[in-house]
Amino acid sequence: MLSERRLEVLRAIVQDYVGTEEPVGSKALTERHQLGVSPATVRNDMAALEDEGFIAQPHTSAGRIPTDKGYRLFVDRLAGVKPLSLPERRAIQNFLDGAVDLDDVVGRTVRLLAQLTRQVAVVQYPSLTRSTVRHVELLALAPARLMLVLITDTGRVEQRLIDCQSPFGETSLADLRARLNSRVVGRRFTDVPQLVQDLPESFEQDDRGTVSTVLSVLLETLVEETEERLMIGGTANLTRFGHDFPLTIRPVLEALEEHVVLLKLLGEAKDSGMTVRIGHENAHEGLTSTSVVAVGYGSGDEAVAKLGVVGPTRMDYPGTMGAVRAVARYVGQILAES
Amino acid sequence: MLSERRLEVLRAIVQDYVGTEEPVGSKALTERHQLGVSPATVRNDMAALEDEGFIAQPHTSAGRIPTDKGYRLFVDRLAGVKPLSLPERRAIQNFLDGAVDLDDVVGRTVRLLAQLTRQVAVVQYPSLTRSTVRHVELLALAPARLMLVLITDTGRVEQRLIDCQSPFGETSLADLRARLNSRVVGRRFTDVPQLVQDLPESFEQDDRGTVSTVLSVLLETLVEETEERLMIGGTANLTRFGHDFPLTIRPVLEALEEHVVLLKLLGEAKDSGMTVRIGHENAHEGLTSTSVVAVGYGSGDEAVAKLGVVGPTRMDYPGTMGAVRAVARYVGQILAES
DNA sequence: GTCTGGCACTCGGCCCGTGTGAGTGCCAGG
DNA sequence: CCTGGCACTCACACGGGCCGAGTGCCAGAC
Repeated sequence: MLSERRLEVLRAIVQDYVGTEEPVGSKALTERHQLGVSPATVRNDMAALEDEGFIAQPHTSAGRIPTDKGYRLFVDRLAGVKPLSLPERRAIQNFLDGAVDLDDVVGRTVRLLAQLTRQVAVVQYPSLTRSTVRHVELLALAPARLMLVLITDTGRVEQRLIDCQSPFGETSLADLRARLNSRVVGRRFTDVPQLVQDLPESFEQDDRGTVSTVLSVLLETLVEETEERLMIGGTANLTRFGHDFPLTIRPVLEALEEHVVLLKLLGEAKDSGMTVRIGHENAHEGLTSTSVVAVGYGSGDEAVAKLGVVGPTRMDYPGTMGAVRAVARYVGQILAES
Repeated sequence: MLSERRLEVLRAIVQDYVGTEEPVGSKALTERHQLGVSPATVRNDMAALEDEGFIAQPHTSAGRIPTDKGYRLFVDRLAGVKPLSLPERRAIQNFLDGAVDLDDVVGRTVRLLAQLTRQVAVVQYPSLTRSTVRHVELLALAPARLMLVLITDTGRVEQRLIDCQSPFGETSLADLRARLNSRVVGRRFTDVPQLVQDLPESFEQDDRGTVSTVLSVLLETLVEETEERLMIGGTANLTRFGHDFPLTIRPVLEALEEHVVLLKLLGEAKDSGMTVRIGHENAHEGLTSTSVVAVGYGSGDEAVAKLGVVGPTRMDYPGTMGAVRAVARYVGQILAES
């Protein structure tokens, strides 16, 4: 195993490299950190760290830079989460408190996160699967045309058009609306299917077809629309990425446009606690030179969605993690209040 | 005035520069275009064009590149709109036909436009001001808490929570819902205020307060939510921008994130016909080295929103304009059908 | 008058050789 | 096990020289 000092050297290398963006050498290291040993000793340690694959040289006889594996060790064992300062937390709360609806909450969150971390922020809309039903509304737009509106406890609204085979009377409609609501309001989406299963039976023969159609559309909405939406922001921060621009940034921008990819990425993050994926740990090809810091957030104790940032592997992990965690907490609070 | 040949020279310069991204000289011009004159003559013409401010040299004794004014002339007098090929139009229609709802239409449009033009696409959601009301729904979430849902003919849904001073009975609610709908369904947003003006009077004294509240929220929604949304895509195409990357691309990315800026930009475009803003004609600072091609689209003969692309001033104007116009037409058709 | 070929001039970009400095590995001695 | 010393290696910056595309101008042809 690596000695305590060697870990200390690795930590110093990561910190310096994150700050300067330049390969760090043994001499500079001893000057900037009180390691209590000479450059020569550090060199030996560096050689050992390189053998283990934690650091690498861009070219012979230049300084060292951390590898993905090095960052991994740094995040896991050498760094904590840096809490935000009081003013920062105040600012977060103030900013988020001004939100008027769900879109606004998500929009503000994304901007906030981008600004705090100076990186690309990704915020997933609260997922439908884990939310509960606040209200289901059925409207007759035409004799044989209905609109289904689903309202969730997170404030999201989904609507669907339904073409019925046969006209559906106003009384039947009111009836269905009432029964549907009495059964599903306040229930979780996942419980809905079995709760409405037997509904058609209680209707007149003529109406059963339409009722079934409505129910299947409702269930479809619940399931299909689990396909979640997300918002991204702070792409301008990509310009701080590196020097070899076009090649680095292009695949990242492409990946960011593929919301499916991002959703998968967030989906892979742990439900609780923070997940940090570094460089090649990200499955997606365009993101192998980026790191993703993600965390779940929710109105209660359970996470309803995730948010995070995407940045260069060379990022300030403690600071980023602190910001991500803090923002997630406050967003959770805001959602709980509304 | 400039002679016919000089205009021809300008056209050739623009075309070559757009193709090669490199300053174009007199010799190369005569080789690539049948101008029927010698390089020396072209040089004289170029000198004249430069005097008039249509072209410029990046540095002494390099080729010429068009100025904003040069592009302006090119767009206004020298270039037409290049129609898309039949396969291209087919592809557009097929791609857009698969859309399932408004979000999907806008999403597909933005991707399509980005792909066709290989630039950044911007699509504004159909505006509320010009649409008509398809349905207004009122739900009682709690005795003194209502939800107002507004559905437009473009498929958009807006919801608002309303806290009432006093409880509002189910019958009054149904009454209000019915009267509201009979008055405003199918009407334009702008007409709604005067149509509902006298509604409170026809209600019991007790309910008037609540009715007024509901109406004011409705009107607020109509007016305030004129603040339009938009979707952008194809930002990865920014990497094809130029060589002096970070400096050019950063302000553009920032501007693109400011949806307000983009909405203003689109708002400045003419309602009918295509608008091309070149370089410094764009008020926003970050976009002075870009051109914006925008056009209105709509389900009927009138435009309900706008779409367009943002790209480097050095862009293929005829092709871009052709793509933008074609996409706008097909989106209009799709919206009219649904 | 207009176009053309010729000519001298300019200047950015490329190639190349050199010098410098940061960094390395290794080794002998404390 | 740590340290100072030493020889070695490269990336990179600097400067000079060459090249070539491009220009402006001018005298002569049509």
